[in-house]
Amino acid sequence: MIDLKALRDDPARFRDGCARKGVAVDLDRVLALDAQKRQHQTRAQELKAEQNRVAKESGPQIGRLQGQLKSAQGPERDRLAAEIDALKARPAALKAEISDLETRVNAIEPELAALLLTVPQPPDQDVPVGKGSEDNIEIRRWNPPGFDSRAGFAASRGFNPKTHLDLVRDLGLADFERGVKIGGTRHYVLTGDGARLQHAILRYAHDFMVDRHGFTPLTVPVLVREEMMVGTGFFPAGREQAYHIEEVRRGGGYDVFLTGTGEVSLMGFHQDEILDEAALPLKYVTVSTCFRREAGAAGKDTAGLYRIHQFEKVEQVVICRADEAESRAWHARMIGFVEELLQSLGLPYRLLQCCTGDLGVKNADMVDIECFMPGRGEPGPDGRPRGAYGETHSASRLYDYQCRRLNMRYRPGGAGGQGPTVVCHSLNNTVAASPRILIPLLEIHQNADGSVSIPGPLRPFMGGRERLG
RNA sequence: GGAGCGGUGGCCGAGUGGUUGAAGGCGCCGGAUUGCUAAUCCGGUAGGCGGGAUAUUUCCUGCCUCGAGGGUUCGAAUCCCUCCUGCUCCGCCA
Repeated sequence: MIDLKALRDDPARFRDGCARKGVAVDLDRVLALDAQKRQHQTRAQELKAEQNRVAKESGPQIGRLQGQLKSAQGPERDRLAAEIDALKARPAALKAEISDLETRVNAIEPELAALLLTVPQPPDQDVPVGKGSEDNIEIRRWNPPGFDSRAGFAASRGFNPKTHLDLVRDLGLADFERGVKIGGTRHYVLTGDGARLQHAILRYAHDFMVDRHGFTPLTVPVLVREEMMVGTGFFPAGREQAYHIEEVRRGGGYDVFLTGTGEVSLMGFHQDEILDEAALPLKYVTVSTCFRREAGAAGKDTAGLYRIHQFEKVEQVVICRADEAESRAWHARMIGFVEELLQSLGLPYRLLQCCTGDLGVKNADMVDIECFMPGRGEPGPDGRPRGAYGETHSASRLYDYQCRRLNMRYRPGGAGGQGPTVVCHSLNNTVAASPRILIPLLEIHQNADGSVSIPGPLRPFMGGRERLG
């Protein structure tokens, strides 16, 4: 959520942000509602102050007179009762007008709040303007020694690659038919070494963040309340992407939603808290099951392990002080962690600077990381896939947009320090998402004999084996 | 699922209708004292939202908030209702 005061001070900045993100939000309506609300609120407050003043005077008097009333008799008693009634009537006269104004404020509030949630965070000025993913800009790419993603797999390795679908079938690593039988479309079952390989990559990625980079591991709920989805910025925009468990319809107190990323619970962990500045930055990592409806993606990436409804993901978040330079530095660092991880696994990748149209409402900046997948992409003249990069990671920089929604603040000047609280900054990035990451892992490390070499870092989690098949 | 007890400021914890937005403690900040440190003493220290002044530093002022929302009342942290939530016991169970 944006800062309403910032919008009042500089509407042009937010209009420009909407334009660059290609989002249509009626900011004039927001400003108008805000102005009306404050006008009514101010008036109501003035009257309320008057009422309080009157009540403060008459309250103790009433108490005193009522005490006298108990022991009074005859005409004295009547006189006291009348005096009490007169005192009681004074603040009551203001009540109707106040309540009328409050009704008006209450009528404005829901629309204002709902609208405010849809106002996007303006993209940073150094984010290239564009409409969608087609306008994203490659920052750099990395290849392991002896591999050239531009030339392609065959040129680099001397044989034609199988796709991950072939490898998975030939090595018995996944069962799609039965997955669909059990869970429906876009479901799968990892079998045998496939299941084991997934555990290996998740465990490696998790330990990598904890042991090498000092992140605190958390296990988190994947079934969360709506407030968490709103607070983290996934709702209302992404409501259609989340599975919705309608507990209220069954007599429960509230509905819950399945999270599409561990980010939701990692960020929600400190919702409504005033954090100790000395504890910042908070660095959390989790491995969680992620659920996505993939609404609107019908017919897209229907085959294989690329786009499915349920997967496992190691996710990293950082919550830091409200400082742009610090935010930017963490963003770079969090991307660096992933580069280090991918390089240790020998997976070619590239970094993409996402353009303004691809950021989503909550991000000021986003960098995607794509791994090279030899079995992906349009077929070449020989009918085989040319190989293509596919998104495996996404690193977001949100400033205070998410933490404002979550009401996560800290007090500058240390614990118990003076001065106003400040909304924290937050960032997040994938560490590894599986089974999607298995696609490049299998395809890149396949051998001419149909086997797949296991990268060194994963071997401890695979019983020490060096290859599959 | 049944029964009971709770939810108060950064933290702990008093408070059952009228100067209580809230005792006390911890923590923290400022000051005093102490030849360092510890200890001691004094003072300060909730958040949100408005309005005004002003050197973008800061000051003044009002309203709201004692889990959330509604109600009773002239007046609610305190009484009533609903919901959320924590703990304990029983039942069931991975």
